[in-house]
Amino acid sequence: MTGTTRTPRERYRQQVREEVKEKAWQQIAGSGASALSLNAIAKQMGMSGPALYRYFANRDELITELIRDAYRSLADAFIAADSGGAGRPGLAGLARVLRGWALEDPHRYFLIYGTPVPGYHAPQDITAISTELMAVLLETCTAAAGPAAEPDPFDRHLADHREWAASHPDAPPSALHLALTFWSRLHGVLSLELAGHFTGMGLDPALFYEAEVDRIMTPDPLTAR
Amino acid sequence: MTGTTRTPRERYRQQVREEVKEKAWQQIAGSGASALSLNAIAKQMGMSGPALYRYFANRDELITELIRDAYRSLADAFIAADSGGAGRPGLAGLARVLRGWALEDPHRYFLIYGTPVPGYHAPQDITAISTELMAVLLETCTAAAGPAAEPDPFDRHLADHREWAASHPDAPPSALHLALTFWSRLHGVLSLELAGHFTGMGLDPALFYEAEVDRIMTPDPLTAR
DNA sequence: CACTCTGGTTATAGCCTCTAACAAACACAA
DNA sequence: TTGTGTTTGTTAGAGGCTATAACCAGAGTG
Repeated sequence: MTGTTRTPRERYRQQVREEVKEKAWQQIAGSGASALSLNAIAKQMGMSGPALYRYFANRDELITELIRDAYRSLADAFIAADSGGAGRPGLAGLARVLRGWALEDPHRYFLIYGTPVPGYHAPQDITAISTELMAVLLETCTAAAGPAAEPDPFDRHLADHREWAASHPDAPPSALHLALTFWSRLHGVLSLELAGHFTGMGLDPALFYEAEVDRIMTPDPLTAR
Repeated sequence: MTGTTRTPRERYRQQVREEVKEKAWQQIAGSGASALSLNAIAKQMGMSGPALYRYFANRDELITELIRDAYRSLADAFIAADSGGAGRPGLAGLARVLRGWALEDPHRYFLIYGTPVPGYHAPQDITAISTELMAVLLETCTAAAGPAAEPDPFDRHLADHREWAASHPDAPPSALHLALTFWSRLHGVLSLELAGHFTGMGLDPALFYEAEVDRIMTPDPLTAR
């Protein structure tokens, strides 16, 4: 509807770019992003080396594009869950979406949340997607966070440091805190799981993930320890 | 005392290996592990390319060595904290040690906990170090975990899946759960912080870290939400 | 002293990224 | 239809990397 390519040349160009990215994802799945080779992709597509530089200025541009697509895909998954027919998903729903998305393609997850490349700075339009993502999370968190109990010290810090939550100027600090907690705790479990740090330990990461989700939403009543 | 090199040849060999690793760390700090170049290191040391292959069979062996050293260093930090003169450090102490160690050299942290290299499997002696680490954590967690409250579902799972906690056969499931929680939650915050995902958000990662530490040790009483 | 083992050297193969120079094909207007 | 500029492909090549091979000098050792 929007970006429908005008000229057939543009059209073809887009097709090739897409095919390149497709092969790129395959390569990444096989040998990781650092081993991605424009040359190999070109050969795979039956064209010779430098041809690809007509489509991507350099390796970095391709990778940036992949990162953008990855972010976009995650954001879309969140948005779809949020505005899907079946009522609001709630934090548990978002958590499920997040894990599903991550397991679907771990390398894609690490492209976003893995080891940063020194010197790399995401272009502005990518960070925009990530704030889009955060907006959905904040929306859900303001709905989930009950009317303020007495704020803990970090809540008080957040009350004064909420630039990142500009999309929800009325969300209480406890909601911001909840969003950060959701993000960091689930990332903690997921990234350890996907990196294989649980393999051989004999525990079921899915259950651990669920346990964390439960405790994000309803912190233990004082019974425990 | 132990590994004191016998022959002066061995001695020299070790010196060179150490110098190589040193330059390697510098390179990693500058351009990340994936950009590490044996060639460049060799030149930096005034010798020509292939010479280094007398000391390391290949790039992978060097990196493995760096990973080993990284693990060793973290484990030693934990052990030192645990058996240091000033009484047991407790979970908060370990958390402080962990963060200090991570900030000291983020690339070293990511060498252990960052994006995994597809196909790479850590040799057995490295995983041994990581269980050493886990042992210190478990020790502290059994001391910290109060006598069992009623176990949550994941506790029950852990009761049957505790191979990884072989060092502490008598630790209650709640202690194992606590250890996992410590590990994954703090990794969550740290890895987001070190990867720069908090930059520009305007919040203080150190405070968030502290907040998480607090909630690991004393989950919110039912007041909150 | 001779002999071996070690640590260095150059040469080379085979990857890679990326630039330059050139050729064919296409789009389109006169 | 013919001419012209743009796009997309080609090969050649510079310069980087890993890694192997072949060779040579010096250190230890019988």
